[in-house]
Amino acid sequence: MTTGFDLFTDRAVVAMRIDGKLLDLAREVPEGTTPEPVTIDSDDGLSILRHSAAHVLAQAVQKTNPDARLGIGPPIQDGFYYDFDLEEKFSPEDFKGLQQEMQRIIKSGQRFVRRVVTEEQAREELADEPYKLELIGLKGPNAEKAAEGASVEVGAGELTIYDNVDPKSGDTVWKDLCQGPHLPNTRMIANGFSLMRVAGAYWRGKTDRPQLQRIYGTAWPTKDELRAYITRLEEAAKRDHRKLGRELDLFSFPEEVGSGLSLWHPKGAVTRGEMEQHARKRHIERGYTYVYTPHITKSDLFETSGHLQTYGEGIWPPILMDEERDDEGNITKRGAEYYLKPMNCPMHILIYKDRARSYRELPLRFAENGTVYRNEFSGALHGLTRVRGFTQDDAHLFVRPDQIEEEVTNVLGFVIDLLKDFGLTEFRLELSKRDDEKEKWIGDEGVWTTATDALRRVAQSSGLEFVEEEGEAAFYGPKIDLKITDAIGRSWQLSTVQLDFNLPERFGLEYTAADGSKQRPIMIHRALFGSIERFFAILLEHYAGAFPVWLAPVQAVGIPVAQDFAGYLEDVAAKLRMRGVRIEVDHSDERMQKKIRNHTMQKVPFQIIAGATDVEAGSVSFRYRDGRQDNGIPVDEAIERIVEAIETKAHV
RNA sequence: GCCGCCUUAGCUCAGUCGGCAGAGCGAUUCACUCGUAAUGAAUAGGUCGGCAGUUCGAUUCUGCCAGGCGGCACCA
Repeated sequence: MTTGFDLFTDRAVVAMRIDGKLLDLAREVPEGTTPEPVTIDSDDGLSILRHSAAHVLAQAVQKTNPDARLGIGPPIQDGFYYDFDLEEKFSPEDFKGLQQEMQRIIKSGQRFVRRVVTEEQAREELADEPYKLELIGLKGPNAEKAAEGASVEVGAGELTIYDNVDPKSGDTVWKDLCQGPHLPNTRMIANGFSLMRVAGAYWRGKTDRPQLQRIYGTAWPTKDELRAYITRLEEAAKRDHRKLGRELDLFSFPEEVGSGLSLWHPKGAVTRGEMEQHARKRHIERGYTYVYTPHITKSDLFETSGHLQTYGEGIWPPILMDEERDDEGNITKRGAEYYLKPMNCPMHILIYKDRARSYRELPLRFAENGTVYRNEFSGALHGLTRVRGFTQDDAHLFVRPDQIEEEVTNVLGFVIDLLKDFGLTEFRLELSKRDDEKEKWIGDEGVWTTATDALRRVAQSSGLEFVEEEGEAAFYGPKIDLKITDAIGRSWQLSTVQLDFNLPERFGLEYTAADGSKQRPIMIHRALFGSIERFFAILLEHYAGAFPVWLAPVQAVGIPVAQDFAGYLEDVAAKLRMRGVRIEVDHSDERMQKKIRNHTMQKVPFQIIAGATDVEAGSVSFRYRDGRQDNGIPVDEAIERIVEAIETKAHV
């Protein structure tokens, strides 16, 4: 018999692929097949490494905590986790001991040995592992639905147990229900792993099930790659918008105001204002009309829209108005309940509905930077990206069915143009389609089909990378989402274009067609930034705080070499202000070097320095954030260069 | 919301095995007037997140609450 070990002697090969299936190297290679090698640094190889590391973690946990019961332990992006049920709580202090135990297991060079078992056998061997028994009961086609990651334990095929065998004694020292494949032995995990954090996680992802303790780890083929990963995390932490927001004095979340409610300081507000004004200008160019609506409304609107019924727990509790009671407390006058608005659309719909509409008016495009309030779970809040009060750059387009394709094409082109203005360059589209198995959708099947087809054509002709997602659509219509990749390769979902057949129906929207008949318009909900606050946070992280000049809160700062030259710089600054440049002159009692350091750390794009030499020559000297300098630039030219950098949205 | 951890000066963080707290940066003042990432000195600044409890005594121990962080769940 031939095994993978016979075919692949390179130590970097950790598994093989036959007919698309990943197999242990110890498996027999069937006659007439040509296995492909899977190396440890490939995507599949890394997953195998990480999955094996998860097993080693579980073994170490059960060695040090024999009462720990096993959940699941799959590989994930950059690492792995394993869930445990254990009375005592893990803390990061336990990691040192666990890592030492893992190191001991790794060094002992245990082999991962696959063994096919019957269901009875598995149940008997794993009698003390209630969660594994539950998974055995779910094996087969249900496995993937059991929980994200559960298919690594039980898949569609036969049940298997992996024995960890000590190479010296030949004894099985530990075992786990698992589909594999695994590394040939634990030694290949080497030094490239680290435990990262511990967290709670619901068993099989449901809040009504027990909460297990999840230990996250990372694992890499070499120690250098582990170090590089840790460095990457540190770099990401440096550009965390919450940290930059404080350091650059952009915004804050005072406890006195409430969780998830942001205050915008002058510098943050300047940048945000630039963003809003730019977007506003572009919207008007594209035929949008701005509207304004209140932040609070009677309950009727959100009952009609269905939001109150569907998203009730995310809506802030009502404010009761105008209720009157007699001395016994009986209601003598019924009050009205008002809600903070969680959505802008019903208000825009009422603007549409305020008078009869003709087919000639469509498409109508109502835009608003509408601030909405949602009662997010406290644990969901995160900086500016998940808040309880935020502003959508929201627009609602009312179109005839025959206008869908053209309008969505327009919107998509618009989205991309606008995001490019902000310096984003990598885009991907995602078309979310109806889930045919779910009955819960509204609207005529034919409309769904034509709308989905229209969206697909638009997506395809955009030339962007594009995927279709089955069953991800809202119940009221298909949608296209746009994702961007930021400067350090992270992906963010920003814009969304959603077709809605539901709200026009619920609100009884109509227009009069050319033949005099009443027709129902289709609504397109679209947001480009999504949430202005969140988009600000994404840009802040994308640029690590060093905005392009047009967005920088302070675009230039004058630094006199000594106090005597401050007046000269004030003259230059006055001229720049006349050209709309945001400039300050630093009159603080610091040495020039210190000022340069301060403003560099504040990420000011242009530092304008002048001393005796420049004053005599009628020039100034530029210093940029990255340390470059341009000396002796005549004042007029300096002004032009700064103005041009702003106008061209340059990043200096 | 759930699990775990955290909360000390404006910021970043030490510290007190229970005896009313400290650094760096920042702020203020003074001296210095300087050519490309930190001049020096002095001063001010804290009911140690809040409320209870234990104790002769609580910033330190316990409980509850609030806020934050990491996940889970949620995300119109």
